[in-house]
Amino acid sequence: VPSLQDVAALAGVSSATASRVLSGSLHPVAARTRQKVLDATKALDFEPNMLARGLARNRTQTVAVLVHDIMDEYFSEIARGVEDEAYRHGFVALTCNTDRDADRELYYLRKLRAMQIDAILFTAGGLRDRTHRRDVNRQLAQIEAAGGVIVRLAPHAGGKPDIAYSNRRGLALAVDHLVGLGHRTIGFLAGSRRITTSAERLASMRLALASHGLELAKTTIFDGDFSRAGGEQAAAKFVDSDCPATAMVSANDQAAIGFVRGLRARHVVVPDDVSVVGFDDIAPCAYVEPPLTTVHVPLYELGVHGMRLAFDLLAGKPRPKPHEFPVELAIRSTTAPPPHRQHTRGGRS
Amino acid sequence: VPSLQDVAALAGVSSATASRVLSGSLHPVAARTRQKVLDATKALDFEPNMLARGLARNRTQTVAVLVHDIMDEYFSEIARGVEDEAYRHGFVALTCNTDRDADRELYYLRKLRAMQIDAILFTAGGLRDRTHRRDVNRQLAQIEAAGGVIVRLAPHAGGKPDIAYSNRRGLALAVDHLVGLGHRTIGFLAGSRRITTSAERLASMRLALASHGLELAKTTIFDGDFSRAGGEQAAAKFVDSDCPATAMVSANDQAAIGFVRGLRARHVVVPDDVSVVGFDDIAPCAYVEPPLTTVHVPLYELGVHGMRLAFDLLAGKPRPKPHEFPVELAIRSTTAPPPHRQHTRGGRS
DNA sequence: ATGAAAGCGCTAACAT
DNA sequence: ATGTTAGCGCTTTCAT
Repeated sequence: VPSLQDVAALAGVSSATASRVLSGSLHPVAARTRQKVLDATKALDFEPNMLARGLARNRTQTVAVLVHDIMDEYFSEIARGVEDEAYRHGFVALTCNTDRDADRELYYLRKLRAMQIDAILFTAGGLRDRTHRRDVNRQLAQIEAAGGVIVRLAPHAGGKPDIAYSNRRGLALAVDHLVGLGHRTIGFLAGSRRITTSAERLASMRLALASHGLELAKTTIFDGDFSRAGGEQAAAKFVDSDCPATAMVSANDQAAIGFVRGLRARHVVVPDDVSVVGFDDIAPCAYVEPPLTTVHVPLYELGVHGMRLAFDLLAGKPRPKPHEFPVELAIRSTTAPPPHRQHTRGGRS
Repeated sequence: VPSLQDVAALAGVSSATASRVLSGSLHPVAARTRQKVLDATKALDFEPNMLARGLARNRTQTVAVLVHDIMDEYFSEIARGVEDEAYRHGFVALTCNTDRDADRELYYLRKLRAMQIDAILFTAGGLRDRTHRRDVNRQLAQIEAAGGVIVRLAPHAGGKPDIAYSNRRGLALAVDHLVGLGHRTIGFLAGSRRITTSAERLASMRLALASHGLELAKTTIFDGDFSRAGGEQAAAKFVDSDCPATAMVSANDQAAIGFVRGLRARHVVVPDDVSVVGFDDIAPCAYVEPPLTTVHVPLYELGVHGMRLAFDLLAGKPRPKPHEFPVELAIRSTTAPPPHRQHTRGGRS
């Protein structure tokens, strides 16, 4: 494996000169010399050793994106945005699945610190656990001390997001739509209690209902677990209960998709019997049947923007105040006016 | 940022000794000394610099998985398998989206070489382009020369896969099922011509039909492009054409899902009017309506197994002969007997 | 069992 | 404009 020394030798120059032409240094190099080095590089098919460079420069051109689970389309879309932007800058992105597991998250943070990663992007709301937060913050402090940059695409470990969207506004859109359709008792498919995003969306739901003089009755809250399976199970409970809700809004699309499926399995028809609205607008929403009405969040852009911010910070720019992306309602086919009161809800009995 | 020197100093030993206890060296160290080093490590919250370690050891504990697009559930499931296994071994995995783009693939290969990556896992069939293959192989040769290991989960750049499944058998299952149902003219939704997997599946389809004395008529082949959008467009063409097929098998699920959706949009009902079977069994198949009948491929296991193989190779074990996972048919709701001949296909006219 | 010292391959002062 | 050289932080002979 050729090294810079070999290139320099072949070009008949010192390794310093070779380094200058190959490392994008501003230091002047004569055109002829430069060419000789370039030729030697080509001839040897030389590729600089990034470990050595990183060690010398204290920069690795590597960033990490922390996700709960890359199989969740919410995260894969953000990750794709990050990666595309990283690619444009000659960086490389690694994806770490934390599985919402405190230990796994900490493991990665240590590992990334050891790797001298340039930036870490948090894509998901952190765990609501005091000691875990403390541990995370200790790691982050070390990473920042080493010149690393942290960007949050969601509230994490007590840190406010740098790039965000309004859950408040999103839920308001969802509820306004439903109320406009005539719904008066609207339920909620909550996410995991351990995640901050979950808590935020639940609170936002309450606010949205309140603005219409409505309340979120305890009996209309089901646990969707942010997952399809969770949503499906919730549907079973929903049908078996006597929940009076004529519409459900879900804390995220995955649960909503599972919920709709669970409902259909029990012959309650969406949206005629009950309306459902999701949150996030992940890609599958459009391909599910009926296509899911949901709050659109610009996931890909979130990733791109987050990566861009990290680059700015690495370039020494000051951290700008949080940027908030607008959300909008993607009205598809899972919402309709509520069934007439006198009728019992189809499929239930 | 504390270094090994600092730890050694605090422990009152030489950096060599400190290294020996922290790097998992076999070299003996007195229990008392060891403890002092450990204490110092804890006290300083020291984390070894992997760049320095990598430079000295020529190993980085980093692997890369090359995918077409992480947003495609086919790849995200494999990637998840890889990552889970990597995690168990204390490795870190980076995901590179090639977008089926030759330049982007080569860019990453160079980059990974520069990073002294330990292993590269190819998850997708390579491009069918002679010069690109040559370029890729040059990079791979260099990576292997540097001690890196290559694992193929699909045929790539002329290399046979190390871990695979049988497209031949998969398509045979699909066709057998359809023929068993009574279908006699079966069409194919082909993938992109530029990808080897695509070519393989098309050929396998022909073989499967031939085993029943059937042929794949030119007019029954549509271009699904391996994507949902492609499948949806194909549906439009299919409906507008006078394609006599009563069933379609798709080169992959994404296209099949799009195809079904496109069909429904034009009021042709699946499976009553036309049956559809996919390939891969990506997660969304079960959540789409109707749930897609498809050939199940153990994607997650493919990833886990691929990563495991890479570890074995890194440990110096010889490369075993290719492992083939079994595929099976996941019969869901997009297949049924063909409509009666005398009826015109619903929704067409 | 411990330490001294020579790298690993590159960059960045500091000469010239 | 080019070269010399001292690191970057760790591992690993080779001594002791």
